[in-house]
Amino acid sequence: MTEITHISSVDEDLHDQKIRMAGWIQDVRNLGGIAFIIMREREGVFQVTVIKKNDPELFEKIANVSRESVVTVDGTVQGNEEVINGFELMAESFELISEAGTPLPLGVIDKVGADLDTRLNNRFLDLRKEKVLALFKLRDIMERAMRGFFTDNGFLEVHTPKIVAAGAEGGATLFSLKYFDSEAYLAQSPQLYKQILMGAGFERVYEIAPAYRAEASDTVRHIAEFISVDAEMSFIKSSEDVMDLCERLVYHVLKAMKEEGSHSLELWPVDMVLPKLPLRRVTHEECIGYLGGLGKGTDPEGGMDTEGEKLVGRWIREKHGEDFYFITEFPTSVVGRTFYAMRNVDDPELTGYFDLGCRGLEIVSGGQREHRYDVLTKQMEENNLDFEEFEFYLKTFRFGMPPHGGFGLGAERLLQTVLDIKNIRECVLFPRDRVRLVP
RNA sequence: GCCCCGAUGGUGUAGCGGCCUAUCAUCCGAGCCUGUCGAGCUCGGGACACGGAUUCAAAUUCCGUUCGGGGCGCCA
Repeated sequence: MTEITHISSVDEDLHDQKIRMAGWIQDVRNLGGIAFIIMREREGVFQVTVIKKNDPELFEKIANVSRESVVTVDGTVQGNEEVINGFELMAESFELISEAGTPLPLGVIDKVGADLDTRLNNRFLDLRKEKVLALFKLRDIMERAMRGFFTDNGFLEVHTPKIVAAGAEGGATLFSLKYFDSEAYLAQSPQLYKQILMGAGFERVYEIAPAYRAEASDTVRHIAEFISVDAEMSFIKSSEDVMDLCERLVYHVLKAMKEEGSHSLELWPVDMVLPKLPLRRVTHEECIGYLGGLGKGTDPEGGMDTEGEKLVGRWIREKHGEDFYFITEFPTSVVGRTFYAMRNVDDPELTGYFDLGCRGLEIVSGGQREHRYDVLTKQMEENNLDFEEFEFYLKTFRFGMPPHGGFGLGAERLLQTVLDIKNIRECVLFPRDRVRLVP
């Protein structure tokens, strides 16, 4: 069988050579005596050219294949600076591998748009679009950069169970499922297991894995299944150590996307500016103070509502010209349900917990955890949590637990803000939300 | 879960109770065209979400259902 040549392998040495290329027929421009067939493969598009007078039969056949059919084409490479990629494949024969039906339920290169819902219903066709593929190439770069960063910083990649018996923050947001003869849940966070691993002495771990939230949150930034990038490390002095790690990770990822993904980024009209480190720290109190001055954006519990988060994002953008920022020192009243958060020794009304925001969207949340058994159990009591249910977790704290902290980062959220995408569902191949379970 | 908005060819849209056997684009089909690169030109094809109500007359008004969009609460 003849090797299939990809676009990137076609160099000057291959000019005037016979090769075989393969792909999807994206467009046929039949001018009568000559036809240009635009074909697409994983690396992009290339042009196949057929001239009628050279081979009328071949011309008729190939020029009439339906769009999006898969074909292989044998021909001679001809250098031509006016053609995309600087060459065209002068077809000598072709094979129709798989014919596409008509009409397509979703146009791949149509000049009209399609609703996101239509696109997701026909995702296999939507994913054929160069721009959509570029997004997932960028996502690949992002995740590889993360792994590289964690490895370089002494973190061990781990995998904690996604089928669990208890959640991290109460039962309201958990998906339940039958588990043999008992009930189980899909993990909404690896939180408790990451902490157990700190007790186990792993010191530094990270996990890139799905997290499941059954919250009925029907918004452009929520999905029921998302990829959570979690890190946890021991022997920290304060939440500041966690923020330091977090911002270096984000910087590293953006840098990698910019350097390795420049080609893909051309299809996304964003000017990606690398943030200056350290990122700006704004205390939660300062945010509330700012919003108080505006007279909006706060909730009765002393926290920020969605509008408030957006206003803070805009405030920082306008005042300092920065996209990324930390909101620090979340008050105990706001993170109250997060029983494992360490509270400020001097002011128990505050914690060291922080959020990393980008233009009003929460990307990360983290901080130093409570590692002292007596304090932890007291905080659990405040949340009316059943010790029995959490015994597997609590046990670790009775037999040697170092001070530790970490964060959880929403992978899709990061990609969403970086590329300035309206709906987070676009960042997932096959998103799951309140109503979507197919495809 | 709550609030607001919407549903017209495969796709995206225009549409004042009668001028609607419904607009435009894209797409599909037939034809012309030897350098296209959003190819061009000619001709043709295809739709009012579903159920009920009001009316002489409903794509258009009203009610219900289903589906979709935006926002909120909550969060990554």
